[in-house]
Amino acid sequence: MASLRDIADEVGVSISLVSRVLNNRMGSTGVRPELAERIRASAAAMNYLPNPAAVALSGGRQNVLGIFIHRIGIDGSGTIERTIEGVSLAARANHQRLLTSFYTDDDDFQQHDPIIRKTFMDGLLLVGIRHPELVSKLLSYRERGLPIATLHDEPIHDDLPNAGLDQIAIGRLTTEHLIERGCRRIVFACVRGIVMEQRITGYRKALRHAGLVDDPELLPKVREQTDQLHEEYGPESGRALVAGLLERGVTFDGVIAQSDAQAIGVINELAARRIDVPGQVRVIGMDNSPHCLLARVPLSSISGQLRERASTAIHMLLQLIRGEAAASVNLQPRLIARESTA
Amino acid sequence: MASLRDIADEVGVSISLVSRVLNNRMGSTGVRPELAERIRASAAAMNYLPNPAAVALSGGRQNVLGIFIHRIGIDGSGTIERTIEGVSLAARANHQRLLTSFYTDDDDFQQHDPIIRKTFMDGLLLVGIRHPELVSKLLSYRERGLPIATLHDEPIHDDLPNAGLDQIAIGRLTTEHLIERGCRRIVFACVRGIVMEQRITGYRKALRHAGLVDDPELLPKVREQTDQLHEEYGPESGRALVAGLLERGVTFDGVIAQSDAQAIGVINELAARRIDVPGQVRVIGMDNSPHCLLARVPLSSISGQLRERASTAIHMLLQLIRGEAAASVNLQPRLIARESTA
DNA sequence: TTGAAAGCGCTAACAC
DNA sequence: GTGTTAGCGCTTTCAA
Repeated sequence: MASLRDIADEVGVSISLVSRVLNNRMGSTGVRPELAERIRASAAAMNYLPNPAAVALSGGRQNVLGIFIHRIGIDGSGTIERTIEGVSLAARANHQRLLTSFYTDDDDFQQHDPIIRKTFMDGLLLVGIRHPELVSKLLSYRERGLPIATLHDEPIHDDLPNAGLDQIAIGRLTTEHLIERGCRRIVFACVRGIVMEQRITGYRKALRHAGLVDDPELLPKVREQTDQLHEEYGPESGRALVAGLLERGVTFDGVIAQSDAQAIGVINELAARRIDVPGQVRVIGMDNSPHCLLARVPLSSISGQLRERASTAIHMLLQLIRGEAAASVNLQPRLIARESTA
Repeated sequence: MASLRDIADEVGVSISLVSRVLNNRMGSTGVRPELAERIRASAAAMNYLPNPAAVALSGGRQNVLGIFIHRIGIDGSGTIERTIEGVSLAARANHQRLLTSFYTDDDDFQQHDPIIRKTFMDGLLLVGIRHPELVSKLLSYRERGLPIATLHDEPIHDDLPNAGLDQIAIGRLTTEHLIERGCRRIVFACVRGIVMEQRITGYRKALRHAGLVDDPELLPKVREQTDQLHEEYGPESGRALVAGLLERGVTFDGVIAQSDAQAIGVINELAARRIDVPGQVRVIGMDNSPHCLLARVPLSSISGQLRERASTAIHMLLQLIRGEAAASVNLQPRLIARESTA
C-alpha cells in the first residue's frame, strides 16, 4: 500500500509536490516536466492509489454515492436488478463507489438518517416508489449540503431532479401499436397511482388520432381488495380484469396491461375461455420483463429503459455534486413487439 | 456535524477520554460513572456520529464490505434481487456499509483490482458464478490481509469459506416429492456445471430408497448449441428436452427441471402436445422464482434460500474480519409444492 | 482517573 | 519551481 510519502522518498521530492502533480493541481506555477514524469512513473510503478479515507478526511470528495432503493416493480419484473446494475455500471464508469441500501417504507428510511450525511456520501440517489412523506426530510438533507437526485416514475419535488420516463408516450405508443395491428376496441387497464392519468392521456391521444371512439367501458379499473401494490399489478389482477369485462358484456380486441404479470394473467384467462391471442385479442404488457419470453404466447411489452435512466440519474447526481444545476428529464420508452400482438 | 472535540469542549474533558468512553475502550482502568454519563448524554444531544473517514484513517475498521456480484440465475429468476436484498439487510443489521459492484467475467473483475484493498473495504464477498481462474488472485488478496467469503453454489477453494446449498438434497427432495405424488418414471434434466453430479446423486438416492429403477434414458442431457449458460437453463431448453424425449419414445410421468424457466418450457411443450400437467406428467422447477406463479399451471419448485444464505455469508465474512475462523456451510433447500405436481 | 501528543495519508495555504 | 506547515477527526500509547 504505497503512499505519497513512499513516492516522495523515492523521487526525492516533497509529499505536497507529489500530491499536486498526481492531482494536476499546479495552480498558476509549473513543475519541471521531467520531474513530473519521474513522479508519475514512480506512482505507477508502486501501484499507487490514494487512500480514500485520507482524501475524504482532508476535505475532499469521498467518491461515494448513496443509493437507497425502495422495492419497485413487481417480483420478478427484474426492475431492481436492472436498475442496480445500471447504477452500478454508471458509477463505476465515473469512478464512484456505491453505498447501497434497501428500505421498505418511510419509517424504515428514517432509520438510515444517521448515515445520510456528507461524511458518509457525496450525494444520494433515491430509487423506486416515491414517498411524498419524505420530501421535507429530503429537503432538509439538501439544505445541509447533500445533493439528492431521484429515479422515480415522477419527480417528487421541483428541487429534486428526477430521471423519469415519458408516461404519456407509454400510453400512446402501446395504443398506436395495437391500432396498427388492426385493433379497434382497446382495453386500457387502470390501476391506482400517479402516472395513470398521463398514460391514459397518451392512450386517448392515439385513439383520437386514429379516429377511434373513447369508450369509458374500455377503461376498467383494476381494484384488488388489498393495499399491496404488488397485487394490483399481479397476474390475478389480469384474470379478474378479463372476467369482469366479459361479465359486463364488453367487447374488445386489444388489451393494454399495466405490467407484464398482469398481461400474462389476461392471456391465461383468455386462454381458459378459449379466446385466442393474438387471433381474437391482442395483448401487450409493460416493463419488458423476462416474463415476456415465458408466457404461453411471447408477450409484447414496452421497456422502461432502466439502465439508461440509471445512468442518467447518476450523471445528474454528479452534476449536482459538482455544484452544477440539474433538471428532471423523461426518457422515451421503447416498444418491443412479440407474438402476443402479431 | 458534531465531532469529539465539540463534546470534549462541552463536557470539559479531553478528546481522548471522550473517545474511550464512547467506544467502551477503558482498558483496565475506569471513568467516574457520572462523567461517563455526561459524555454520553452530550454525544446523544449533539447527535454525534464518528466521521467514518477519520476512523478508517486512524487505523480502525471501515465498516465497509465489498460485495462483488456476477450475474447469477437466469434473467428474471429474481436471484440477484433477493441476494442483494438479503446481503443489504444483513449488512445493515451489523452496521456495515456495502460497496456494491457487478462484474461480467474475470477480465472485468480484474478491472476492480485497484479498489480491492484494505483501504477501501474490510472484507470482500463474492456472489454468483464461480470463476476458478480467479482463485490465485483471490488468494493473493487474502495474503495481503483482506478477508474473503463467497456466495457460490460450490466453494471455490478450501480457504475461501462459502455459503452454499445442499445440492444432494435438491436432487433428493424433488425426486421424493414426485415419487410421493405417484410418479414412477421421473426425468431429471442434466445441464452442465459442477453441481449436477451431486443433484443426480440425490435423485438416485431417492429412487433407490423407493425401489425404483434408475433408467439412463431418464437422465437426458440438455445441450444447447450456445455457450450462454442462460440459454441452457432457459425455456427453450425445456421445450427441446420434451421434444427429444418423445422423439426417442421415452415414457415418463414426472420431470425435474434445473430452473423454473426450463420447467415452464417443459410445461408449454407438453401443453402444445396436449399432454396434461399435472394429470399425465408432473413437473417441478428450481429457484422458486416469481415465474412459478405466472406459469399456466402454478409451478412447484425448490427454494435456494437466498436471503438466508446472504445473511450467513455476511456473518462468515464478519467472523473472518474479526480474525475468527469460518468454514463453508450448505443450507438446506425448501420445497414449495404447487399445482404442477398436485 | 484523566490528559497530552503522535500519527494515520492527504490537501492546500503560504513561504522560500 | 519546490518545500514547509497546519489541519481534517479519530485512536492509542504514554505520562501525569
